[in-house]
Amino acid sequence: MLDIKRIRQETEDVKARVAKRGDDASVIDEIINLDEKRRELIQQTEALKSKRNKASEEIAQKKRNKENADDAIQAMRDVGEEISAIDQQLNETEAAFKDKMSRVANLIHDDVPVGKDDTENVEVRKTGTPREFDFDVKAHWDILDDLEMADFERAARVSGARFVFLTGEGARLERALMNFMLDVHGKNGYREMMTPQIVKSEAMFGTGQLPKFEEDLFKIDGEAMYTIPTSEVTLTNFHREETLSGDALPKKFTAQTACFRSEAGSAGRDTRGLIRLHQFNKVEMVRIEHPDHSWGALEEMTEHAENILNLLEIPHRTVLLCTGDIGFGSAKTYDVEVWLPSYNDYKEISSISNMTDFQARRANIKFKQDKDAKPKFVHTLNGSGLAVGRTMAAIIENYQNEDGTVTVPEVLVPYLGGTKVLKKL
RNA sequence: GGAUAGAUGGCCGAGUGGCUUAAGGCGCAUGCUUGGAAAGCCUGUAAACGGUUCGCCCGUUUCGAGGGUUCGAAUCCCUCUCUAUCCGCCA
Repeated sequence: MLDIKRIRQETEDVKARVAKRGDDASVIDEIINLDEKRRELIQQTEALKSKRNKASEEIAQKKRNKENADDAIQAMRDVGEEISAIDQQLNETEAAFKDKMSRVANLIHDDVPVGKDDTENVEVRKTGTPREFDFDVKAHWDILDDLEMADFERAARVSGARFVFLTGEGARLERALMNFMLDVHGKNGYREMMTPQIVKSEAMFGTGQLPKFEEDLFKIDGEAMYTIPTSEVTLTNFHREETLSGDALPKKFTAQTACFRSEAGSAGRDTRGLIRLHQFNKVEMVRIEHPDHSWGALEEMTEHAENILNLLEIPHRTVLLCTGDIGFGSAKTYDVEVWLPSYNDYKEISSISNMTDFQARRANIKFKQDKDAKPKFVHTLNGSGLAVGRTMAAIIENYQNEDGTVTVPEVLVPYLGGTKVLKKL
């Protein structure tokens, strides 16, 4: 949610930033109009209410003195009706205003490059060199199948397309990765959390999935509840409706949860393997920051995400998303992309965003710098650290051997009980 | 799922239609007192929205949420949510 005061005062700048994303800026004019109407109605109804309050006091006074107040009561009857008529108009105007407001994306930061889609993202760093294979590389889904580490066919029978059973060494590797990632983030000061994976619609509104992106979510039938598409939702909403003390900031959280995505509109893309599923595990990082420190925090979090791939020794690069590819609630986003030999390309494995005060306004998360300070909205940031399934795919493809086995990255060996090579058991 | 009791300011807690601009207490802050402190006393103590000659000013709203009755609702009525306890079920 944007700040209406900023829309009023810097209308042209706001419109320019909306247009830069490729969104229709005329919605800002509609918002301004609704805001003016709304304020006019507020003034009308408040003037009448003020009058009513004064009259009520006089009526009370007369009653106490046992005087007749019938005339005053009669006079107020019409005022009451007038108030409810204006209030009804006001409610309608305010509902329209809020609906429009809640569908405007966050204002992009000046650093964000202008571009139409992901082909115009800007590479900022590249780490490691893709390995030269002297044999034919296999895609991770073939290796998973050969080593009996995953079963897509049976998953399709049980749950449908885009689900997977991880089996044997596959399940163990997934668990090892989650533990490894949580341990690394824990050492970096992120508090480990286990969160709900089903939430109320208010929480989804708070982080910006609702009302605009309902089709991307799975909804619980008959309930106003949804499965989370990322633990960003639960971790960010953890402090919803709260005013934190300034010295409690920053709050740093990490959690592993399942993530559920309907993947509406992605038919035909990444149809094989672990890349695009309806359900996958992800380790997430979320930070609640003082507004003065959020940009530095974004850089730090991006390094924390990259750090996992550095430790796993997998080639990767970091790109700055352009205006055409950046998410709804974000002001600036880095994607970390991992090298996948089967794609012969880098593939997104983490997305790290500074949402500025956009989610804080929706979820009403504030802080007070000190006791007497006025409450202000915090900044929220989130980033994957990392998508576990995609990390497994990257390990399997980058560490595959000619004999069909997979070497375990050194840092993971302790997490796999000493197993150094994954093979068919 | 069933039954009962609740939901009031940072916290505790009073309040069954106008004398509550929410009593009282705790906590917190300023000051007085003191060599300093404790105790005591004084004063103050929310948020959102709107207006604004922008002043520490004015107005409106907020007693779980939403409707309703009324000239007027923390208070009466309806619906819902949540919490606690007990029963049932269950990992």
